[in-house]
Amino acid sequence: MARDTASARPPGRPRSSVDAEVFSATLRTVHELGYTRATVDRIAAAAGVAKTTIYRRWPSKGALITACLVDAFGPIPLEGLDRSEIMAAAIRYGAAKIGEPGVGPAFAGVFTDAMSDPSLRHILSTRLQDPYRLILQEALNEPEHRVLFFIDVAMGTLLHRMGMTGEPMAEADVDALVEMILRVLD
Amino acid sequence: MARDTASARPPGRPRSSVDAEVFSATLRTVHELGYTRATVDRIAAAAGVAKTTIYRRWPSKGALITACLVDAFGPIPLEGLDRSEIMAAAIRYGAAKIGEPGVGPAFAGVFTDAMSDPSLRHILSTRLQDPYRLILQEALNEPEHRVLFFIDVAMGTLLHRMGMTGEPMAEADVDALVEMILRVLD
DNA sequence: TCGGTATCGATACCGCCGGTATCGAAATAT
DNA sequence: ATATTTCGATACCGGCGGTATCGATACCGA
Repeated sequence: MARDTASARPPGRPRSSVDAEVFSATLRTVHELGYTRATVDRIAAAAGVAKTTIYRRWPSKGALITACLVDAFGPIPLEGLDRSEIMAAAIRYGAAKIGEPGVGPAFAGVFTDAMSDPSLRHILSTRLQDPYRLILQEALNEPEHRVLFFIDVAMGTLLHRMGMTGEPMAEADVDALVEMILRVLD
Repeated sequence: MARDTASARPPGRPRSSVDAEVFSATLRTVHELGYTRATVDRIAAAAGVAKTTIYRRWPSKGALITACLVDAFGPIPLEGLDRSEIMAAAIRYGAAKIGEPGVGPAFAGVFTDAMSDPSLRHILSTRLQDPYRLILQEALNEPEHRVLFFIDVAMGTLLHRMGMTGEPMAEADVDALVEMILRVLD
């Protein structure tokens, strides 16, 4: 048979498993200092890792933050829910994640960079948004453009509130957001 | 009577009226290069002005961009409209402004900086958001927290779309946004 | 046991950016 | 003419994203 080139471990010293440490240090640093002052040097120091190690794994600060967000959000638990419950759970899940320390500023920061950096925008769109878009398309049996609209409304609203007030949206307003979107969904 | 200290012209060389030139150059530069690469040096050069002149009038890059946005948005025309029309006109006005060259990236950029800079957040909230909030509170006869919620939804959605796609929201989706909010308003 | 290979931390470096300081020239009021 | 203030120009500082280099280290295969 042909050799299994994909699973063959490459030669040389293997990478140490510090991704989780780096992600944790990234959110911690962004939470404490904000996106701009969370420099790669500081993140590396907080993770107990050299800056070169970070740049060996992620091509830019924006890509690092995006990967960190993908790791932070993770999969949505949506088992055994009907249409309305799925939508409501997804929105509340997003609200809770954005409220976690550092996630909001990290999101907004990578967002700004993406607005004038097509390559970063591509990473952000495909790595972070698309997985949720596809899951919701399937779970809700809705066309792509409608799911994209719902994501814009939910995430945009939550991020705008955090940008203006510096704090995550209060529960009562999240309830209103859920109710508003559910009224359009059905 | 007490002298009119406010209207008395101060001594010395008066300021040259270059604010409009600076604002125009700011949006032009942000549109061409994005928020991060739109440096104060480049903006000053594009406006035909020295960098020191800019820092004499605005305390930071974020404050400059915010002032530029306040100037770009300006007053909403809302005369002779009923409740639903006022809300719809305000949303479409925001969508149109965010679609103008440079406005979207400038907004997102100052947004990111504001998320971890309380003083800039205060400027952004009071100078840009509050005027519209007050006008809408009066025109719609709605409490503050509801108007703030509507602003979060409308502006957040429009900005999120632009951040993910790099382009302003299409007209059909703006229609859907208006319809969704109107359904909650009444 | 011994090369080959790739990652590791440490360090130095580059270009650029936000912001400040300084200076002589120019513009106003008195 | 003098006082006052802004103007453009220039130089400067600290810090940041990103790159290059280097010896040390960890794994693999022979």
